[in-house]
Amino acid sequence: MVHRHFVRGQHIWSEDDDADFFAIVVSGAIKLSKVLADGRQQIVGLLFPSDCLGRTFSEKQQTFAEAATDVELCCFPREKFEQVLKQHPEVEHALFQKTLSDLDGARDWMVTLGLKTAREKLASFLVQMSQRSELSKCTYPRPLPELPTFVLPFTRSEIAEYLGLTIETVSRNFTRLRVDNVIRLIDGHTVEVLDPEMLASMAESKD
Amino acid sequence: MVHRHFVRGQHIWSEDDDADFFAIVVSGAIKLSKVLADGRQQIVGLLFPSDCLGRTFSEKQQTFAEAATDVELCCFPREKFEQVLKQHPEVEHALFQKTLSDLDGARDWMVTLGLKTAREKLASFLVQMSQRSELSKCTYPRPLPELPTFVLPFTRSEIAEYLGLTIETVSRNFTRLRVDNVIRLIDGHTVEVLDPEMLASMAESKD
DNA sequence: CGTAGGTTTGATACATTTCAAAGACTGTGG
DNA sequence: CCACAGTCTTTGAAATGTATCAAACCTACG
Repeated sequence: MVHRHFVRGQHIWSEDDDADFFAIVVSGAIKLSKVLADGRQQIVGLLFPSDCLGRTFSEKQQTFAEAATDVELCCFPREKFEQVLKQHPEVEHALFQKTLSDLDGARDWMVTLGLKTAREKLASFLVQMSQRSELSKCTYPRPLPELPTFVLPFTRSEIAEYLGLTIETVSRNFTRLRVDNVIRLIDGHTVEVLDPEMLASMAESKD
Repeated sequence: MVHRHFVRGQHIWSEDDDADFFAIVVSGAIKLSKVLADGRQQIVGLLFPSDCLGRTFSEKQQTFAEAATDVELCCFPREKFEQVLKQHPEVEHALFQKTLSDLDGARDWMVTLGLKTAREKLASFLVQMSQRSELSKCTYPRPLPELPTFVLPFTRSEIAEYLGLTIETVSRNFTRLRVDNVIRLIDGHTVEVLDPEMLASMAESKD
């Protein structure tokens, strides 16, 4: 078990690398993506601290993993980790449960990709990121007096790849949310949610 | 362990039912979908014979399951099945592997939903269905002399819900594939693939 | 034979993409 | 500390693909 660092933009592994480790994210954010032959790219998952990276019992990783920020990982050699899973079914059980919730997350995101408008997609993304950031703040689950504020560790281009949109459309919809006083951009990557209820309702409704 | 039948269109369970069984599909096809408050619906998975239905270790099912054709299931009471999993880690291991491949499938479909055009989406769907049907024919994996032919057990409306399109767009693209001599529609639901290579390339390329 | 559900086709509207350019931010070297 | 280059972001105008609205056409079934 060893700590490893990756800098922003660094490839952690590509689709057919046989990555020889399994890791837990300690800090930073990682993009999981798939690339089509003509270069179009879709981000299929985002990993944050406490998330797991790597496919056990398979040489191929199926996805391309890249550090979206500087990243710190806690890595286990894959074969060792698989032995642990075999010897401790309760660990494999826990990993199985985590995979099931990943599957739920993927299916929820399919809904967003398949039938939501650009504004709904961006709102859904911001809600998701806001929830993530609240979690990581380790406060009591009761609402704080302050408005939710968080840093997006992604460029407009990465957000676009996640939402299945172009960067222009993402930018235009940031502007719309801003002029409608739903969010405030402290800087391009720091978002303050002025109206959380409105944002949440925009994530699921066309009008 | 008991066999159960469902007729086409019958609800197997809805999102917050606490379904008390885990099942293996024996025959037929099942749609897993999610519904938004305003009625928009996205199909997030299709189940065919040998696929598993049901969420272990959770009361909630997270998705809405409906029989797309008449369906025959082999059902296990959920609690009994969970006991089996606890006592036989190798069974849970196998289920875990299946869940991992479901997750891969979901991520592949996210690519289709997120960045493909309508024609690419339909071509991807037909390729997927063609592969499924070849599998179920239990022939040697070598190509048969005949052209791949299969029955789509879905309406245009269901295909549209799966692809994140409208039924009109699905229909227009069926027509395009037909006039381009890539497929032949024997009847509205039986497809003969005249040019499998062209279909496969259309699934991943805009032109 | 007639009806109902599903499918195809057509015309128009609209959202998002594409193409293009201006503006802002970040980091580097003078 | 400022100037500059490079990258990222925003904004604008036009093009395009898909959705929407509407009607005709099948097909299966009673």
